[in-house]
Amino acid sequence: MARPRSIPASANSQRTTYHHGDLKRALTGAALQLVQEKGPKGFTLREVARRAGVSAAAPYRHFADKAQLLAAVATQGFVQLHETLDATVAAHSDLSEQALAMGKAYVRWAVSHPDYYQVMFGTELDKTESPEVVLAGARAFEDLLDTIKRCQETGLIPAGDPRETAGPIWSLLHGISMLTIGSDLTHVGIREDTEALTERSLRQLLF
Amino acid sequence: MARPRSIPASANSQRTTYHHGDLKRALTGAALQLVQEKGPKGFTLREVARRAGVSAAAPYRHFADKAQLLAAVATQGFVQLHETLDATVAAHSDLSEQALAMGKAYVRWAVSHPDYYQVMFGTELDKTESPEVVLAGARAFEDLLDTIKRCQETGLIPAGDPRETAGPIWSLLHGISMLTIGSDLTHVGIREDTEALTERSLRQLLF
DNA sequence: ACCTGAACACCGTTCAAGT
DNA sequence: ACCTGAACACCGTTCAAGT
Repeated sequence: MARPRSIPASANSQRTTYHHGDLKRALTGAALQLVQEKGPKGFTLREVARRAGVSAAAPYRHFADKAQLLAAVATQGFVQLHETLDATVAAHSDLSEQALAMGKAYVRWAVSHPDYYQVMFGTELDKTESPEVVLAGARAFEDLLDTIKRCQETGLIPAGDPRETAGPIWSLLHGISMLTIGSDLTHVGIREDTEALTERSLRQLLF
Repeated sequence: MARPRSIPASANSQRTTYHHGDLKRALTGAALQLVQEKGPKGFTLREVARRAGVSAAAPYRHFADKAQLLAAVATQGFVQLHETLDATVAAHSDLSEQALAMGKAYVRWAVSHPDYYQVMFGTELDKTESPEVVLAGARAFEDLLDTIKRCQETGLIPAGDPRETAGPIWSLLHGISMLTIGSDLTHVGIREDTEALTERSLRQLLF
């Protein structure tokens, strides 16, 4: 007979061993999938456990509670957003173009990942209980800050604490994202293309 | 003996009659209170029923489901916001002051009623299922639109469809409100006073 | 016409017990 | 060390039955 601790089954296949092997990863994977399928409302811990092929109690070995699992989803979201913004910075050498492209990339990512975005900024998440989320969020925010700094260095926008420029900009981008995701803009008769609205607003705020 | 349908007890006192008399009003009242006490997360239909002194099934005579009761809360919120904005319009004859005051009043209301605001724009609410909420929201939005129109008439801001100006403005105000309620601005080191941030951003966007 | 009681199918969470 | 089974205290929702 082989050694008692056999190679763990993958997340998708039937498990033959009593121990899962990599349950934490399997759970966050299932959670990521579930949020995208059913949205933040339909997200339940038991369903996540079911999809990972374990009992309802098993997740508690790896996450303190449901909020902590949602925090993992939110963290992943911020990482993705960060990568998207990073790629946008790299793709534009012209600074005023870069600034506009960043804003548009932010909103585009939010609108194309509405469920992630709602978890990242929704009410289910208690950020005081999950500093990792705040950290991941700060990293995404720094992309914004960096672009603003570069714009200041070349004199494109006035010098000063970049946070003073970032406040209005981030608020604007977040507002456009949220109101678009919730269809609130169209509900009051604003049917302007999201991309166009973003660019127009950013120009007004920046230059 | 008096008539069989006796005078109904008030919402707060013990009910002596089998029929409540004004359960719908009592339920929305309890809902309003509960949201402010426990936030959108702690809001349950059974607790609302308990506070109104009826069985868990009773609300279903007056609301199709939990979302419809939340819609009533959101509608109330939009009515309150509308009244606040109205009062602000009335209080300022100078138009550029009025525009700035409106924005600040919007954010101030949102930040001082975080639970309402989160219900009004949160994920629990399905606006396609409750047109009353959309209508109440549109009425609040029209205050914004009216002020913009007046600013256009006096040449304070360029003429055109007022919605084109309202889009960026509303997005900004909503973003500031949401990021402030969620403490997201402070989490990334932006500690500027909310009022100041609002005024500064609005000036940049408008004038 | 309006409300209750009991029931159903779910939750999140805990904990002794299994491997 | 990690997972299960059963249990607890809740939910939202339905429906026959009461008044």
